[in-house]
Amino acid sequence: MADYLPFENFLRSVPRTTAPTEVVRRLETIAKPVRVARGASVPLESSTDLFVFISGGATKLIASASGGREQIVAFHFENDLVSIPADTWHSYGLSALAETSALVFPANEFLNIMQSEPAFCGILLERSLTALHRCRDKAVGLGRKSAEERLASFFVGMAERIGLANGGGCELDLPMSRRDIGDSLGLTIETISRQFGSLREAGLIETVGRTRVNLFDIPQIALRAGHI
Amino acid sequence: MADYLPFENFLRSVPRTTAPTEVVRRLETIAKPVRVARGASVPLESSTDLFVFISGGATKLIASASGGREQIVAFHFENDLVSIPADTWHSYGLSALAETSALVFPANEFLNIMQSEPAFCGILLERSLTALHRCRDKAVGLGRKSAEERLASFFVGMAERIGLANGGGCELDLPMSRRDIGDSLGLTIETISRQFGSLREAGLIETVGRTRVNLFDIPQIALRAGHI
DNA sequence: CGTGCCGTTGAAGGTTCTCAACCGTGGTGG
DNA sequence: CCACCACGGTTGAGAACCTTCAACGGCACG
Repeated sequence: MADYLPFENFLRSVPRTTAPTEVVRRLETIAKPVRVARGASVPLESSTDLFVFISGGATKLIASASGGREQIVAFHFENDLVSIPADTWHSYGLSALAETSALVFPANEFLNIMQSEPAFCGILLERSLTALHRCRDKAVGLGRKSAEERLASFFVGMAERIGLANGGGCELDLPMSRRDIGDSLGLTIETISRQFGSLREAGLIETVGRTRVNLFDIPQIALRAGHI
Repeated sequence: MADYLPFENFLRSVPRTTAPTEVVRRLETIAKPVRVARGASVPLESSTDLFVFISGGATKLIASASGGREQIVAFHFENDLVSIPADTWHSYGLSALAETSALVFPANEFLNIMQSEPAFCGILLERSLTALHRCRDKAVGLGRKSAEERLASFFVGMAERIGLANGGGCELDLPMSRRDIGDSLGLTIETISRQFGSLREAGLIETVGRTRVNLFDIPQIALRAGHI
């Protein structure tokens, strides 16, 4: 995580366009930089909507239901922007999978400022829609797919986002534990482990240590993901 | 469905603010009005991203996975704006639950025009974020909740959106079939039926005919929904 | 080198699915 | 107006998939 200037990073990645210094200054005023250790939670005031820019590292967005059940709603990596609503039906939290640096914005002020620059607003919209479409695909998986299909989908998605292409395959260095994967796919850690084994036996993946996964044939894995 | 001027309706409901006539004219140019019978699908060109404004009626947004499995990703009612991505992992379709009139916009041009008015853009953003947060809550339900909790959540959500408050309870006139509810909650129609029965026996709901559901005690139902 | 957490593997149990038959409602045609 | 038909919904029994509970293994850290 070579990241010592989160706000610079934010400007480079989110607005992606030059803006009046006045707007930039106002954004900087409301940005609260935080640095979170692996396993710790990004400090959020849960009574108000927030935006969090992930400047470096990796995070999981967790929703808590009753009975201590946790569902990971999304993973977010470097340069992602996360929208976090105030608690309603479920309570949301953002946890670091690795040492993470981030900027926390109050949603109201953030949106007001961003809206004053049309280009900013458009980019924000684009990112929100991407998040929405990802969330829908996740919903399809959670609602209608078998354990094997869910894990295969997970691999394909992660390959797109944080994979290092390698011929027809891909090398993945997963920052999340098996439990996290389970909490994301709506499965238990044991089921995840068994499906890892099943894909390994099928010769589609190889695991090295706890974090490294080599995907040998992404099209073949996508075939097992139950996509159209 | 008292709706004979979809575009007027759109202007009243989405931008919610006066705009230069030039912008309005450009929007009208790209809006394709459609009228869809109950059970039919809104005609979409699946090769490009779209926005659909529901001027009147009720719809389900369906995602198809392999093997003919369908997951309803969201229900949309009067004055809702739906974002529909081009087919990627899953193929999306929008079906009418009742006679529906709608406006179909190509996403690219729609976003370009909307971005030229900061106020429009802000409202669009707000709606996208609402959709995202709803989708996340749905994901929690699909990933981590029992059949009873899912149906209770469904009732609470529908009560908020299309219910007629009635003392501590609410009258619901559901436009969707048991199959639709099942496809939305990731359950089979038989399980839905059994959970209806279970809530009925518990004295929390009453069903009249096929579509009317009376919720007697929403707080009590919310308690069974597994919310925090 | 020891310890603790994470991951793996096995067996038993539960919730939901599948398959099947039945019922009731609403709509249609005689 | 009534009878019939078709569809949507209900109910029951058995099977499947995943979970739960439990024990073991192994890598990474102190």
